[in-house]
Order: sequence, then structure tokens, then C-alpha cells
Amino acid sequence: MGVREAIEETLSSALVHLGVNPDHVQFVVERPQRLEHGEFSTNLAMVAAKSVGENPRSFAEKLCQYLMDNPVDYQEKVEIAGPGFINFYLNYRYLHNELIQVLALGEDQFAKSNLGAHEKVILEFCSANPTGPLHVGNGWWASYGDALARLLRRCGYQVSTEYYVNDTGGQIRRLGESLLARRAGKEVNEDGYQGEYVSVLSETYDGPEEVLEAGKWAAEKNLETIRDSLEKLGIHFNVWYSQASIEESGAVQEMVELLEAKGLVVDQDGKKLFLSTKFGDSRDRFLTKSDGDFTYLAGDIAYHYNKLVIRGFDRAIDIFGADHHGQVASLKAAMEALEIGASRLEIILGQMVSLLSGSDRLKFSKRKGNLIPLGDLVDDLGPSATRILSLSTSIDRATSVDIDKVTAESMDNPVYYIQYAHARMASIERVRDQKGIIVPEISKINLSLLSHPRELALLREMRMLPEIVEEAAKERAPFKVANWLKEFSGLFHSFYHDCYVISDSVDLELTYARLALVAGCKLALRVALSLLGVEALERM
RNA sequence: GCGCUCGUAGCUCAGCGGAUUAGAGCAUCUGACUACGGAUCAGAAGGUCGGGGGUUCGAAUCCCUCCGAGCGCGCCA
Repeated sequence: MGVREAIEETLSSALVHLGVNPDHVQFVVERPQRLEHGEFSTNLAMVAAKSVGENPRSFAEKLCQYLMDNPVDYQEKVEIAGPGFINFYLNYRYLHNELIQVLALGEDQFAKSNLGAHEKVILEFCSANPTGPLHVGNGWWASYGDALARLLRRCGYQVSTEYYVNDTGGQIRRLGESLLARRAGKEVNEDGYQGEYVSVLSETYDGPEEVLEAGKWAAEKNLETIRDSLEKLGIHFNVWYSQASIEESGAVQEMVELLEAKGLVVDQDGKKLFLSTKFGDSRDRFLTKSDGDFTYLAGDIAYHYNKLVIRGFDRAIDIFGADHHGQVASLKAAMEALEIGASRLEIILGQMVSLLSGSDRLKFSKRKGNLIPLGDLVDDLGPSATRILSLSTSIDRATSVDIDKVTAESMDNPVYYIQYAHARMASIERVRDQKGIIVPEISKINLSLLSHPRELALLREMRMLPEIVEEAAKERAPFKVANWLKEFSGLFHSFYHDCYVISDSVDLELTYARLALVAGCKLALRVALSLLGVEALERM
């Protein structure tokens, strides 16, 4: 049990002691922003004051009295501050204990959690249409999806990642038309795909003059390119799920019949209309088109039925680009109508990313083909820098990225700052080995020598990681791990600067203690980096 | 017009009910040990948290409204 949990527990018993039911009081134990306010603090007195009918400060005094009679481990003093905060001042030796625990847990176990309790999650992301290469815009959130999968797995979820391939329908036909036009040496018409990649593909197409066949062939080729660029980023999907396959299997037909049986489908001019407004949608939605084909939505509903019912996942998480947010209400309505429950489908919207080149905003369009392939960016920056770049921006905020800046001045990317911290740790260990320093086992090391403010700050931040990981998983916010990494790396650089580990002027006992600290830091850093899919470098 | 998302330092972003100093990084300016890698460190400057109301002991954070931005509003995908 960590120190925070111990404090929470003691506070609960204090409430019981004072005749208050702890279940009725929602209080938090947090780490104050300023160290002057103690190692931990709680708002308990302020939150509970009302139900007790007392003012916060006088209730806080009673709580403090209890805490003085029943101190938590390492407690040095408790104080009441401001409107009624209770601040805990601890002997910093509790941090040494935490270091021992981190080292004992090791890279596999540290910052692991059972939050997910083996819940089966299917995480779908990216899913860009195979009508062209993956460009920076539609591939931007792929790193986010992959990091989220890693985070959820670390927290005990069983995650399967999936890419939904839209390999059927009008766009594939349009792609085929464009391909055939190019092969015949003609211009692609206005609503076709005009990118150069179509011309290139057309040179190797030796199939029949048949639109659908040509389209499918081109889509397959594009998919290979998409796979390659994701591969460059180190992203592998567990499953590539074909839209065509779900239509051909008859699953869409079955789903429609299911809705019809519930009386939720009416006929309108020969087309089937799903009464989604009954479940909160802003308008009813067509399931079939006038040519008899199913609409995209029908396929998508069947696909989600397949995820949550046929394949039996407990939860489906989709990451959509914000330009698809119009689908959210319809899909959720369908989940309600099918009695799956809208809450089992979770949709995360990735806001649009616009690209700047200097001060020029780059406009791109897939049809026109003037886009920047993600693979090119990865070639310039490398996978780690590309990942950190997109993980450093919040997913629910539209952002702009200056391509010139991130490629030309790539040193600005925080990834180098973080990786440099790791390289320095590795470098210290190399020096240790060169000098033939043999570190004793942890129980023989005098960790209480670690008392420098830099050392203590590092230890405090290190022990935050498990909480950060849980929080990031809960909030589906891998950025939190990226932020922790930046913060932690900064603290390490400061430590490195002020506290020499191996030097003639440093006592050997202190060297041992600091080497243990470095080992703990390296371990924590490696865990966090692996959660984001970023490489930990021994040298740079 | 309606809906969704979002406005925090010159730029990119944290903070998302708590402590009379709102935080980082980049850019700007000033400094740094004859020792483990200076891709570093220390410091300065920079903000009526889009405007206005409200709820609260307490609001950048919650609610309303206005302004501004992005996206969506097909039998497309």
C-alpha cells in the first residue's frame, strides 16, 4: 500500500471516529503544487464541514487531533492551512522506501494496474480509406490509438486493435475509373482521384477494363502503402477488417432484419429508413439506397454489431476524425435500438490537424492529391519524434503543425530532450562499468544519503508514474504520459547537473545510493517510453 | 440557420472546483562548475485564462449568453 492510500485510510477511520459515514464524503488526497504545503494534502474538512454542520477549520482541528494520536507512517506533522486544507508533512525517507519498491517491481511490473480487470476492448483507429496513401492529416491520430492500446493493456484490459478497411462502394468505383482513365492516357474527371499515385499505379495495372476490378486492385495497392507507413511508425494492427467481407457475409442484411423485426424501419420511396430519432439522433437515417445497395451507415452498424455481439467484446472504442462526428449520434442510436447499449460504444473524436509551411496554410484534398504522406514525415523525423509530436497535442483540440519547423529544426522536438535523459542514464552506467564499480545489493545501500532537493524531486516524480498511467488510461489521454516524461526528464537533467554520481569528489557510499536512484529512474523512464511506443536510446 | 468541438504568454500546449505569485517548451535577453555527454543547467521578461453575466466559502476550471475559429448537417464514404 502506498503512502497516499494509507493517508486515505486513516482519514476514513478519523471520520468514523468522529461519527461521520465516510461513504457520504467525497474527499481527495492530492499532492500540493507547492512543497511548502506538504507532501500531501486533503480537502476533507472543507468537503465534510457542511454535513457535519461545523465550519471547516474547527472540523479540521478535530481531524488533526486524531491524526496526531494516530499518525500515518513517516508523518512528521500535520497542519491546517487556508480555508481548511490539512497538509501532511512527511519524513522524506518514505521516498527511499518507494525507490526500493520500484526496483523490486522491475520494468514489467512497475506502473501496472488492474483497472481494466480483463475487460475485452476492441480499439478501432486510423481506418483511412484505401483510396490513396496515408497522409499526415488522417494518420495523425494513429500514434494516439497505438499508445492508448498500450496504456489500456498495461492497466489490465484485453485489447485488440483494428483497422476498418472501406474496400467497397462508390469511392472504390471512382478510384477504378480514375485508374482506367490514367491508363488510357486521359485526364481524370473532376470528382475522381487526381493524385500522382494513381498515374504511377496505372502503369502496372494489367487487369481488365472493368471499373470495380480496377478499383479493388488499386485499393489493395494503396492498402499496402498504408500498411508500410504505419509499419514505419511501429504500429501493427491485430486485425484489418474488410467492409466488403461484412456485406458479403450477409451480416448487414441480418442486422436490418433485426431492426425491422423491432418495428424500427419504415419504407420511404422504396428505401429502408431507420427511425433513429427515437434514440436521440437528429434525423432518421437511410439503410438502403435507391439502387438497392446498403448505405455506409448500414454497414457500419452491422460492423459494430459484429464487434459487440458476434465477437463479444465488452467495449468498443472508436477513434474518429472530427469530420466524422456526424456519425456518432446515429451509431449510438443504433446500439440502443439493438439493445446493445450506447455506453458500450465509446467514440473519441480527434480534432483536425492543419499543416503549416512557414506562415502558409497547406490546403489538401485527397481527390486532388496534393497531400503530404505520413511516410515522408516519418522518413524525415523518425518514428519516435513523429509519435511524440502528435502525442504532445491534445486530441480534442484543433492544432496546427508547421512542417518546415518540425523537420528543419527537429531538435525542438521534446523527444530529444527525453531520450537524452535516458542516454545520460545509460552513459552513467557505462562509466560505472568502465571504472569497475560493483554496486552492492539494495539492502546494503544507505539510501538515506539521498537528501538533495534534486534527488527528492526526482523520487517524488518517479512515484507519480503509476497514478499517471491509471489516470491516462481512464481518461484515454496518453498525453499525460508524454507530459510526465517531459517533466521527469527535466528533473533528471537538473539532478545530473547538480549531483555527480561518479566522481573522485563523491563518496563511494553516495555513489552507490545515486546509482540505485539512476537505476530506478531509468526503469521508470523506460516504462513510460514503451507506453508511447518511443524508443529508449543508449546513445545519441 | 441548426448541431458538435474548441478559444489560456508572440508561437505550440499543460492545468479542468481549491491555497492573494495561472505553469512548461520554443522564440527573446542574461548567466554556468578544469568531474558522469553543454542535444544540458540557472535566471529574466512575457497573461484583465475570448467578452459579459451567474452558481460557490473559492471559478481558467461548473451553468447561461454573446463574439471568434474548426468540423459536420447526403440515398457520399
